[in-house]
Amino acid sequence: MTRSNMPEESASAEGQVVFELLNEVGIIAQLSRALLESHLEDGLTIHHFTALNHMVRLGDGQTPIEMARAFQVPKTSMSHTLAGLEKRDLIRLAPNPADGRGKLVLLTDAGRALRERAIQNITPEIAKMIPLFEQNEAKRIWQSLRKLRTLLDSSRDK
Amino acid sequence: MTRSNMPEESASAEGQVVFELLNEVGIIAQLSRALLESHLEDGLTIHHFTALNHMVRLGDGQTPIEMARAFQVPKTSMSHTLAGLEKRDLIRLAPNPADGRGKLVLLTDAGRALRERAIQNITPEIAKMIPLFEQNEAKRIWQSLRKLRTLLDSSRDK
DNA sequence: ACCCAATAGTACGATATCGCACTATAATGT
DNA sequence: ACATTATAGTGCGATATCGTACTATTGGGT
Repeated sequence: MTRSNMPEESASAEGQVVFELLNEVGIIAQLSRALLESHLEDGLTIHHFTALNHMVRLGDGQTPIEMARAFQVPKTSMSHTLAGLEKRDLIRLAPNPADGRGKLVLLTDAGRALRERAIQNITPEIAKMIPLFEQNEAKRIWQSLRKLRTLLDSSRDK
Repeated sequence: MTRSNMPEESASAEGQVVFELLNEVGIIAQLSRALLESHLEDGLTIHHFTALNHMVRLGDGQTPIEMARAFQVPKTSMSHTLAGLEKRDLIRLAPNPADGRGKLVLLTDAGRALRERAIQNITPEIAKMIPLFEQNEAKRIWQSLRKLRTLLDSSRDK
C-alpha cells in the first residue's frame, strides 16, 4: 500500500527506548482490552473487571480512594465504577470503621465467581491465539514488566 | 494494612501466564497513559497522540477505517478522534482518489511538530523516573512484546 | 476544647466513547 | 446494464469519563 510519507528512522536517545516500550505496551493493552471485553458478560467493562481482579489478587477491604490511586484514575471515575459493581452485587460497600468519611470495598461471592468465570473463558482463548509465544518467554517478560510497573508506580508520589 | 481476605495463590494453568502478562501490560498502560496525558498540550488525549504517533511511525495516508482497525476501536470513535485532530489542524482529511466513499488521513507540519514536541517533553521525564531500568532490558522486552502484539493483531481477523 | 486545613466521597455538568441507523459509493453476480 | 450486497463515513442518542464544586469527617496546632 502506498504511503505519502515513509516511516521515520528510529533515532534512539535517552529514555527513547523506554518510550518505545511503553508505546508497544499501550498498543497491546488496547488489543487485549478489546479481547477481554468481548468475553465479559452483562455489559461489564474493563474497569469493572480490573477492579474485581485487583481485589482478588491483592485482597479486598481497600477504600475507594486507595483503589483510585492504585489505578491512577480520578476518584470520581472509581466511584462510578464501584457503583456499577455494587448495583450488580459483585461488591459490597461497607462503612469504614476506622474513618467516618470513608468506605471499604468488599468482594461478594458473586464478584469472586464472575472474575473466576471470566478468566476461565478468556484463558483458553489466549492459549489458542498464542501457541507460539512460549511460557518461558512470557514469564521472563512478565518479571521485567513487574519491575517496570513498580518503578512507574512509586515515582508518581514523588 | 489489614485485609479481610488474603491474596490468592498464583495457580498457573495454560494461557494463565499470558493472562498475567496481559494484566501487567494493562496496568502499565494505564499508568503511562496518565503520565503521557499530563504532558500533552491543548487538551489532547492519548487517542489523539496515539493516532499522530502511528502516522509518523508507519507513514500517513491511511484511511480512517484502516486506522480504526489498527487500534481496534469502533470507526465512530476514530471518526471523533480524527475530527478533533482536524479541528486543531494537526491532520488533514483529503478525499480518497481511489475510493469515492473514503478519505485519507494526512499529517500536517503542525501535527508532526506537536508529536515531536510531546516526545521531547516526555522522554526526559521517563529517563528520570526509570534510571534503574536499563536500556538493554527495555530493548529485550520490547522485542518480545512486538512479537506478542503481532500475534494478537493477526489472530483477530480469523 | 476549638479552629482550620486536609481528606473521603458525591453531585453535576461538559466532553468522550461507541452502538445503531442512515447515506453515498463500490464491488459482485447475472 | 442492472440489481444486490458490502463498505466508508456521519448523525444521533445512551452511557462513561472526569474536572469542579460541595458536604461530612478527621486530625494537627494552639
